[in-house]
Amino acid sequence: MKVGGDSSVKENKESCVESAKGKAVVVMDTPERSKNSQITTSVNTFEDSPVFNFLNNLSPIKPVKSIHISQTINPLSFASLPSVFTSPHLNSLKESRFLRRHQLPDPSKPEFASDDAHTVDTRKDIIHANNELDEHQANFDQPSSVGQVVGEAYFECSKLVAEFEQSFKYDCSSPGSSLTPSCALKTKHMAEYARTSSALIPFVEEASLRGLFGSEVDLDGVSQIDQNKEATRCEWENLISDAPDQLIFESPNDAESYKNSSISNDMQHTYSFCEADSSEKAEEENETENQCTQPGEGSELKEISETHDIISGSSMTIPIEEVDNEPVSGLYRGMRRRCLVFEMVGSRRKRFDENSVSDSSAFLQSDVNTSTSNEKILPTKAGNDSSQRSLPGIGLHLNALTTTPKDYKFLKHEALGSGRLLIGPSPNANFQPPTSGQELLNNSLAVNSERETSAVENGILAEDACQASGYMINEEFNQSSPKKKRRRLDQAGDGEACKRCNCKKSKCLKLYCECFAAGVYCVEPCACIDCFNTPVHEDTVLATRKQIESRNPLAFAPKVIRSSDYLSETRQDESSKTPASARHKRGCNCKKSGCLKKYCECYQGGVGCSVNCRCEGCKNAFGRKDGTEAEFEEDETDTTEKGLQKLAIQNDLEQNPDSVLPATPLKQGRQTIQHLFSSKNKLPRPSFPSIGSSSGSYASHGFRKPSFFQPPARFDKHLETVLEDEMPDFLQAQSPISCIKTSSPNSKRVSPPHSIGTSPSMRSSRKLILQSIPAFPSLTPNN
DNA sequence: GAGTTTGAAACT
DNA sequence: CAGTTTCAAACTC
Repeated sequence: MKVGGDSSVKENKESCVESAKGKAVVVMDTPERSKNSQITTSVNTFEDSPVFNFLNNLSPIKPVKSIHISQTINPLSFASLPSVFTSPHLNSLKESRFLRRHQLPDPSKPEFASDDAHTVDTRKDIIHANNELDEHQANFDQPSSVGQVVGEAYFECSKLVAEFEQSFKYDCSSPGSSLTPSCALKTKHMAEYARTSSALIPFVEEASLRGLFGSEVDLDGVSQIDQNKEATRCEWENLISDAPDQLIFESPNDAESYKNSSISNDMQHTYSFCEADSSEKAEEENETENQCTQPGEGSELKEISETHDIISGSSMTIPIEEVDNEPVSGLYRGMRRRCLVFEMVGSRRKRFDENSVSDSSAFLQSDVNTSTSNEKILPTKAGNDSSQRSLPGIGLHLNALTTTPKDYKFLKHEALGSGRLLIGPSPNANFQPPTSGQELLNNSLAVNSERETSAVENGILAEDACQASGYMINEEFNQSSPKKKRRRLDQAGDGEACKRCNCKKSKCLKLYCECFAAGVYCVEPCACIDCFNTPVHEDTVLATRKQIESRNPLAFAPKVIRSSDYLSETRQDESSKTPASARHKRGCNCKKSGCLKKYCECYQGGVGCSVNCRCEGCKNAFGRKDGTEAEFEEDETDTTEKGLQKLAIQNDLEQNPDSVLPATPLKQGRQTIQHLFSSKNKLPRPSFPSIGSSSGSYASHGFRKPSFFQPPARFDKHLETVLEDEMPDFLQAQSPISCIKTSSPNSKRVSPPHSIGTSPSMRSSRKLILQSIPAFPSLTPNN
């Protein structure tokens, strides 16, 4: 008994400590606590008592606890708790706390599969532990402060647990309701605790408190509970508030998905605690592995939150788009490596970045122009993409992964010159002058995704994640011959993610250059001559980009626009169908290839030819211009830039005329283009596509479906860019809801993805980004 | 690896 | 807007 009890006690203690820590933050200053602190102080005197020693012996934690308790009790102590727990163990606990919470919330985990069960068990454990404690104390016959402390700790723990449990329940139900029940539970809990403790040890536990405070003890306990409740509530509210936001951003479908995911109450908790870096890392890693299919897990939530942040940022930033004018932003915009973009999203997650995040978001947006905004907007929709979910990690993830690793490599190889590495990774990086690619890299790496770095460091390149990874690897190996590399890469499916060029005359400053066109700096693998598409020549690159954009705002926009269906569905069908949803903005002009070779951009993009195409003898396997694949044409018209623009305009006018405009204030495009949206959307893309859109889309969409990708190597890129309905994106950007509506034709596509909820955070973020990317330029006139 | 084909991009 | 040129990828051998 004792042994078992001890173990249980330890666990409880740990949980208590953790919970206490968690609470500490929230509860800090309650007067009651101050009282407790006093008590605890007195208790501390007992530390030297044999009982205390015994307890200490029982579990290493105890010593800490004693401290902890005092601290816990004392509001101030709470704050200081962390410092107090010098022992690694404590630290671990501390860290684990977040993790645990994450985990707890995580429905996926078997442990918490059933919250109720878990809660019940927990309670039992707690009670049991308390009893055991009491017993121990009783045995010693010495009412020790320690015992009290322990008891309190347990008590708090139990409270916390109860709260947690309740909170979980509540999460499911409603916050408001939760309050009462939680109180009842707590009360109950306390009562039980009091009973056991008081009966056995008058002094110990509450008894001590009572002795000191008399009747107040109960009150205190209650108050504490209340406080706890409040704290919980606060978290809850926060969560809720966040959740709604997320939900809002996302399409209704997403919301549903979110609910589903959240159904496991844990999610919220997870969400709330997502902040913990370590936990995030772990989760992210898991996510990568697990991928999106999983119901929204903590990670997803995190991502969602991030997305949310991004979105919000985007919304904020959207107006900022003008910033594009800034050379820097523009440069980065164009120059960022695709993969990096995603990372940015990930980086945003980290609160560190928060500052940067907002900035970054704005930054990105600015850089990306509308694209960023679009991304943000898109996310709502994008998040929905089921497909993305399915691919969860792949899309953005891949990009990120690929980029990072590459970056590493690149760094090694090239000095700065090949800014590819870093250019774009993180918004922060963007802000920072790309001068030192390494720095950018570092930042990006650090900020971006721990996972990536971790993955890289660990050498873990998830296959899933990566096609890209394989891709990169291939690249590295293949460096000798760029062409071959390209091919391999393309074959891998990630053509764009890791583009390489072989430019000889264009200096990589024209759209001929794939890297430049993708908004990425040339990297080592490139065999280009006289390359100016490097961080070193940022100014030149930026200027060139602007020039090109001035000519054609959509020049850097994704060529292929994808419908949401595509994503979510996965049209498992075959590659042929999948493309249907997506279309090439301008359409191809093939005359000899029959649209059956990569010469054809449509084919390359894995999309069917559309009305916009002027191809001759179209035999596009993804859909012929003539409409062989019915899906296309309808969509096609829409998907085409013109069509998209029209749709967007119509939608905007109908639904959110106002929103649209504000949402996409773009620089050039806007000015030139009457319809700001389209232009904006398009404009931003340039950066996006390169950034992550492409990768993200891949992952989400096509990549998953091997069938698709197989045919067109670039397809990935296009997909990425295409992602979802362009129109909707724009609209969405302005207002999530509107977005959905606007996308109406594709609405179903959009909604399903709720990827955010279901898909891991990364995915969601990715999705969003991707979507945003796709946000087509379509609105803008073809120019 | 070299050469050809192809079609987009750029230019007029 | 159409025609031509330039360019680099895609493709073939």
